[in-house]
Amino acid sequence: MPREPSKPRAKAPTIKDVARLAGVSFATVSRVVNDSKPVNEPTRERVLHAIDVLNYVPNSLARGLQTQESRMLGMIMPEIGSSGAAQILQGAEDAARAAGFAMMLMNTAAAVRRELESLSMLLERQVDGAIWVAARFTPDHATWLERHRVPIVALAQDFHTLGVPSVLVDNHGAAREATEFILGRGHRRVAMIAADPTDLAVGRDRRLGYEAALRAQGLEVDVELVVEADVSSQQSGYDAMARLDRHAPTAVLAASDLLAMGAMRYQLERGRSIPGDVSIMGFDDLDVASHPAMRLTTIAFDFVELGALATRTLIEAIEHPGATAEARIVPHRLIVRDSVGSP
Amino acid sequence: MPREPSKPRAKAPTIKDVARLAGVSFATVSRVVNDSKPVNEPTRERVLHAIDVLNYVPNSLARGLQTQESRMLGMIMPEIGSSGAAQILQGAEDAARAAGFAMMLMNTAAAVRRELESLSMLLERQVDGAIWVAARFTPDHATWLERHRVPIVALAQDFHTLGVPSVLVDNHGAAREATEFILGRGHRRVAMIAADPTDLAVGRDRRLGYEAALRAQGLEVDVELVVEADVSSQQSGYDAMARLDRHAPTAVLAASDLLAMGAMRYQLERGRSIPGDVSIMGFDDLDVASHPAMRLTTIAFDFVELGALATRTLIEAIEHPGATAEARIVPHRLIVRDSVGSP
DNA sequence: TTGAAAGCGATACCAC
DNA sequence: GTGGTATCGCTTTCAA
Repeated sequence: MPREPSKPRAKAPTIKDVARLAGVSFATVSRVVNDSKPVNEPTRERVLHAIDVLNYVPNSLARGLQTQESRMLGMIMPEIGSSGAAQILQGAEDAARAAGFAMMLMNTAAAVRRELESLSMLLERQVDGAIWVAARFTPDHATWLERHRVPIVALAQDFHTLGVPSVLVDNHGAAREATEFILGRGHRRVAMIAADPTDLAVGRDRRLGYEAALRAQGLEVDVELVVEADVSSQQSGYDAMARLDRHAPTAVLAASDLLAMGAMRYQLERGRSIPGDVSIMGFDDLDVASHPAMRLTTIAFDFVELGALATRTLIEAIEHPGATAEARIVPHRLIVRDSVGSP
Repeated sequence: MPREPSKPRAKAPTIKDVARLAGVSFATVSRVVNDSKPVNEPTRERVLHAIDVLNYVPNSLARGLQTQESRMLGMIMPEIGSSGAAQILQGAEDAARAAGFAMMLMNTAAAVRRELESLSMLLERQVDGAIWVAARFTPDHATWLERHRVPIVALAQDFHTLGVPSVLVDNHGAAREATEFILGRGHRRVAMIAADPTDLAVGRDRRLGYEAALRAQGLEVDVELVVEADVSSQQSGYDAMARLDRHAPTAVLAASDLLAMGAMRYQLERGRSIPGDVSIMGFDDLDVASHPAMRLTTIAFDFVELGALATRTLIEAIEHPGATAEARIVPHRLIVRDSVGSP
């Protein structure tokens, strides 16, 4: 049933068209559409019929203008190409839909400038609130938030002391547990491939958790055993492992599975076996981590739940503007596979 | 700078507030905001200043009501948890933003019912058009499209003969090339782990491409060498390989990298080597395909470009409602690694 | 139970 | 150049 390319898009029918066809006032149509006030059964039938005949779809923009709420939420992410991001999105969109909200997406490519720009685009479009997957918090952010008071929840970073409800995972605890697990296998020279420390969650907290675990065992933190890398690049993990190699760690904790994979590649290419010659552990539990050729021991986070909880938290914040901001933690899980052994 | 939780969200300033503060009519404010008509420099300054003082952000919903365009696009996807989906999204959102559009996302969990429901939600919110990542085309879809004439472009499926502009990859050609590559290594017993044939693109076309290549070499298509599986499940690939095993193919073409990984796992667990004992090839070029432990030979698609092209096509369709629908192909690439060898 | 009318925040046309 | 006003599609009093 090919559409006629010639026929231009017909103007969509409005509430008035429905009213005319049903022979009622358009206020009545509004009532049946929204179930807001009782309407006589015969009248309602006529209206419903007219709606069906005309394929009437209410204009929620016009409704929003009147009600001052758009039933739209915004999601601001520094990157959306990865599967972690995609899962957060999935959880968030699902929860939003369940509550009758639609989700607008903005990718900021991790640029502060674009982040604020996105926030403004969302504001222009009158979203009722936004989820903000932030890596950094700058004075510009503070100013913006101060000037435009929109309900916002932070995802993956803890800004609750700044008045921004936050949904996140316990990076410090997870890193500590990971390190303890490695130490428990008897390792003493445990290196870390860490992330950018200005990234408070993945960068700073995971590193601090690692250090805390070492100290708790009475071990010193050897700065030569900690190198920095780009969490979202496998190659960066490879390079980091290369730098670490001359210090001969018996185990390495990488701040992400991607980094761990890179490190693993470095070792495999040199004919070393894992965990025979060196143990490797990561974070994220990517799909591939379970592959028989990898069997990566790692920490799993429930990204879908993270997104869903962020949405629910945002909706609460929208509905209860007075509430004080708090931080909510989504639990993680240590997944034991075969990439960590004894030294 | 903590936000006061006590202070309720202040009503956002409107164009009238700006006009009052600047001492001009609100029509003039509209002119400076949109650069639509010349405005005296001193007046413009005053308006701009008032905008800044009040933190005025124009209400694009109200604007859309008047102009009959929302500058919002919709994206309907059967699933958004995978990295392929995420990349499509990234490309699409980027292109949309570049053209001044925002993107609304709806995940349908591959249910026709939710698909139509999503389409309606988008329509209610007055999107100017939508990208539809469809797996199936049912009579319900046809009816819907017929009743609600919104600009739509199909992604990943070819519906251009139905009047729906389509952006896709050449699945038939890709599968054919993949199969030819395998045959070129000397294989004669090439199995295929195919996808659901009602999925026209991934299911049907890839299988047909595989068969075409065999026939072109004068080989018969052995139905026992073709099994069906769920493209997005590694386990399903594992199970499919198990079923295939007793027919002892020397090579297997899987309809996705995920399936290929599952098949690989099956073989590795039995102590077989790849490509020593059996060759395996996939589609998608997932991140992991390049991992040293995998080195999967596969077909790569540019998902980001696919998303971007879909957006550009949609915007064209919005701007030129008369144009006839066509299909646009995003090229693929065969990536040779080490998982395919000689029998 | 139903209708008339005001108003949400903006654009655009018509005067001046 | 600038101001006044009708209008977009809808919700929501206020009367009837």
